[in-house]
Amino acid sequence: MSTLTIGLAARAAGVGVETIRFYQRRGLIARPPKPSGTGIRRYAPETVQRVRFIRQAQHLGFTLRQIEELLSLEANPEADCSDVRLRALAKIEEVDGRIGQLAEIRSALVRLMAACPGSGALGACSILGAMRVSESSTLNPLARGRRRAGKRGTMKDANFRIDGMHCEGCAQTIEALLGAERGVEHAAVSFEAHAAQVRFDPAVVDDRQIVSAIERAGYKVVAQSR
Amino acid sequence: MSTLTIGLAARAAGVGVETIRFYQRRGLIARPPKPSGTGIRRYAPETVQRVRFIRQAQHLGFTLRQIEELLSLEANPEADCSDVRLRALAKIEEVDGRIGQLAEIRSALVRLMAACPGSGALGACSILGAMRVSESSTLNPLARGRRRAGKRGTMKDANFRIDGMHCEGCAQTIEALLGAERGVEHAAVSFEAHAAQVRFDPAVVDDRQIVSAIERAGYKVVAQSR
DNA sequence: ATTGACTCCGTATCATGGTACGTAGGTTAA
DNA sequence: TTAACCTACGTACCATGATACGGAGTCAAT
Repeated sequence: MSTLTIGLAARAAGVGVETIRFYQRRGLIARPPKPSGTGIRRYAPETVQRVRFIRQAQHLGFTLRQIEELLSLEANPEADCSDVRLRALAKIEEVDGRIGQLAEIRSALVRLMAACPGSGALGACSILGAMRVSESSTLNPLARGRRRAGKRGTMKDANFRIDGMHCEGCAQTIEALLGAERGVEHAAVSFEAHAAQVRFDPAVVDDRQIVSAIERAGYKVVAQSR
Repeated sequence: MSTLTIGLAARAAGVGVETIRFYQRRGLIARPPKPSGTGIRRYAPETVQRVRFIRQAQHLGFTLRQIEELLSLEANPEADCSDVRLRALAKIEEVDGRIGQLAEIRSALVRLMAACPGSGALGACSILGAMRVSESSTLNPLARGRRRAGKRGTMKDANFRIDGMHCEGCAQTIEALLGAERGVEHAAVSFEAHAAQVRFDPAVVDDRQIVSAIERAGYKVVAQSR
């Protein structure tokens, strides 16, 4: 017969017995009947499909609550493919939001690492320093203490074409890195243009050092001009 | 005197009283003494700094457990700035990993949405279909049922330069989208090259439709060649 | 002296997705 | 028949970062 005990069903679906029970308690899968007098439930093969469905949907980032909705959509003869599409779209937006948050965190961390001396006393560590903020946070240690640029007129401008930027966050990262370089007065990095505009004091820093600062961060300078 | 009750300290740090107590239980902040016979604890202003430090570190993605480590580093006279750097680097890698996972989820969802008819019966919905996988998952509904290309020799190749790709995931997304277009035999999208190579049947689909498929997904075709 | 605001402390609760344990009963092969 | 293994079910527990509750004590002002 093709009905399964819970242990067999669990093995077939690639989950633990407890997981199936948990899904039953959550109402994600039905509790099948115990045939005639016996105390042991018999699971139809569709249950295995259902569990697999749940797992797949989880891989796509849906929560169990949302999967419950998807499953009831599936069972609803009135439901339309656009209902599913809508949920997928919402999930994409949710994922985008979370990626955006993480990108912000990432770029703040990179900015702090760039400003960190890398060794020596903790009192000077810009990473800890940023967390020690006294009042409202800027989380940007570069904003202050960098008014030591250089006499106007001796400045040089250069444009660097950069490959390897993934998103706006990468551009911000590089901008902060360059801004923290000695001798750099101003840096503007455009993700759209795949390029950086840098104004620096050639007496303090040269193009090669700027290129190397960019490449140290994992990006590639493919051209330079102006 | 500049010692605070828990309520004042909490207000100064911008958190709830319960949060301070919670941090005490977790050992993140010390339980200050109750002065001489009284039953009410007095908090030094440093406590407020410490709570703020914890919140800042949380904004940077550190867990309370990790913040505990950072705080004990801070208190350790042997500790070096490089210890902090190391932790920041590890956190960046952790964040990158999570972003990577989310990018995969995102690109799978986009791929499914692209293949979805968008309306009509649920049985035909590729999104639900992908979750209904019977055996080991590929999560790629495009892989099957697309061997209906066209007689060799009538095919045309074209190269599209694309702006707006954020990362490798974007490239995969576009590749899948194009592969799902009627008349497209093969599509290879390079994130590095900011370009797509497409082989298609000009009797079934034309360049404009391909451009429009790319732009529907939110990318910009800036040039076309070959 | 009493009211009201605050504090102390332990414990419970929330969401998330399970895992683990204990007790009781069912099934199967030696 | 009896050991060994399965099943059913309820409940407790894991991490995570808080928040909430309840009873008792403290403190200043009225």
